[in-house]
Amino acid sequence: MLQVSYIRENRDHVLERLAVKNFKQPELVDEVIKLDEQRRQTQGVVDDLKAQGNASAKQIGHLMMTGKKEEADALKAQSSGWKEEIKTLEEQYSKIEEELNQKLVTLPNLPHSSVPKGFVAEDNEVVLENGQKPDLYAGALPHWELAAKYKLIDFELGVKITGAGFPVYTGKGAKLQRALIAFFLDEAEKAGYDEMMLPLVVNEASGFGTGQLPDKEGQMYYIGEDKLYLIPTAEVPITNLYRDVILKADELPVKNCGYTACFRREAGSYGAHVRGLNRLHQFDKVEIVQVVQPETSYNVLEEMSTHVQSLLQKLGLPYRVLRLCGGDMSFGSALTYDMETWSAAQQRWLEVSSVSNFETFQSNRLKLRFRNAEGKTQLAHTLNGSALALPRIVATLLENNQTERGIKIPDILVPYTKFEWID
RNA sequence: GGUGAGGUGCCUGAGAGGCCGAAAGGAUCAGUUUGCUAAACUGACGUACGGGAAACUGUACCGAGGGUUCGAAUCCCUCCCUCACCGCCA
Repeated sequence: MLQVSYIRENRDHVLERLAVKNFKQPELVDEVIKLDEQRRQTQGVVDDLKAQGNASAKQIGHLMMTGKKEEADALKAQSSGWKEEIKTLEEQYSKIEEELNQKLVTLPNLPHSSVPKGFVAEDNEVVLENGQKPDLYAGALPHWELAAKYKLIDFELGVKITGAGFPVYTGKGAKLQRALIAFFLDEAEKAGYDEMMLPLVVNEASGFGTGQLPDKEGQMYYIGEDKLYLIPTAEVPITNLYRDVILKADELPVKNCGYTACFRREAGSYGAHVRGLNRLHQFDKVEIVQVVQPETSYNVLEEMSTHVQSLLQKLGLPYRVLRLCGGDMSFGSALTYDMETWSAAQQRWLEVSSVSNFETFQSNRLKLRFRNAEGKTQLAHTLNGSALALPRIVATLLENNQTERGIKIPDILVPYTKFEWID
């Protein structure tokens, strides 16, 4: 959520940045400014009235104690008048505030100055490409066929017990999942992230804090009985650990990581590209999150991007890094890098990570602050990234490493899988 | 699921209609003392919004929302949450 004071003082800049994100309702900006003006004006009047009321109540108390009952009664008679007025004004105030918040919450974050203009995925900027795309042998298969051939994943069983998009991993497929999770967590720990194991369901306040609510309500599974949401990413529970927290400056940067299952309804997704592991309702992911001082956040973003890339390099996967264009970025992000691996059998890039700087967009909702050098509270910057999401890594790994003899496990993973080949 | 207790500042914990944004202690920070550490002493020490160039100042907040009252942390109502014990269960 953007800060009203910032919008008020930087109206033109806000409008210009929102345009980069192709925001459809720029008129909301002026509406917000107007409502904020009304809000402040009303508060002034209400505060003055209350100050009078408080003063006279205090005076009455004083008179009562000194035994001047008549004077007190006279004052009392006067006092009841402005109560109605205060009440009316307060109702007005909360109406204005509610309307203001409603509009404020629908404004996306402002994109960083380096964000390219654009509407769709094709407008994303390729920052770099790394690794060798493999040449597969003639009979090479897409991962879903490899999964069947080597009995790694049973999609049909998942459909039977749950539904489409909930695969069952079996045999070496299951072990590979566990190996990747352990590998990613170990790497994150080496990079200085403290590991956590987190609840997979969160309350409404958490969903709001990181920006999933109200923007993406329909994308989360909801347990109505208990008013809880299944997490779409570990970003939600991890970042919300710091909701309503004022950190000391020397506690920054906060670096946390966690493995969780992630649940996404993916309502409205369909088509050829959702086959196999390409798009699931439940998948596994290791997430990295940082809470940092504002001045450092873009360096930290690069650092996180480097970490994710190092994972891909260690796994020997060809990948590229995209700087997302305004139209393709998420609601709350100021700058996002997507990492995609090349899936050789499908002959296409698959998104395996997304690393974002939210600046103060989340922290403003979360009330996540730190005490700065002047001793004042200041909103921290939050960042997060997948490091990494498993399914498409598995897809790429299976496809790219297949040979006529079987699928070769990358050396770095062998200590985790305890086998070198899937055959 | 049943029963009981309780939600006050960073923590412990007092307050039971006005003198309470809230005692006291601890923690923290600054200073004094000190060969160093410790101790002792002194002081500072919530957040948000508004007004103001600033000093400063107004308002709100004692789980949340209503109500009673000139005045509510304190009384009343509703809700939420936490803890303990019992039952059930991994």
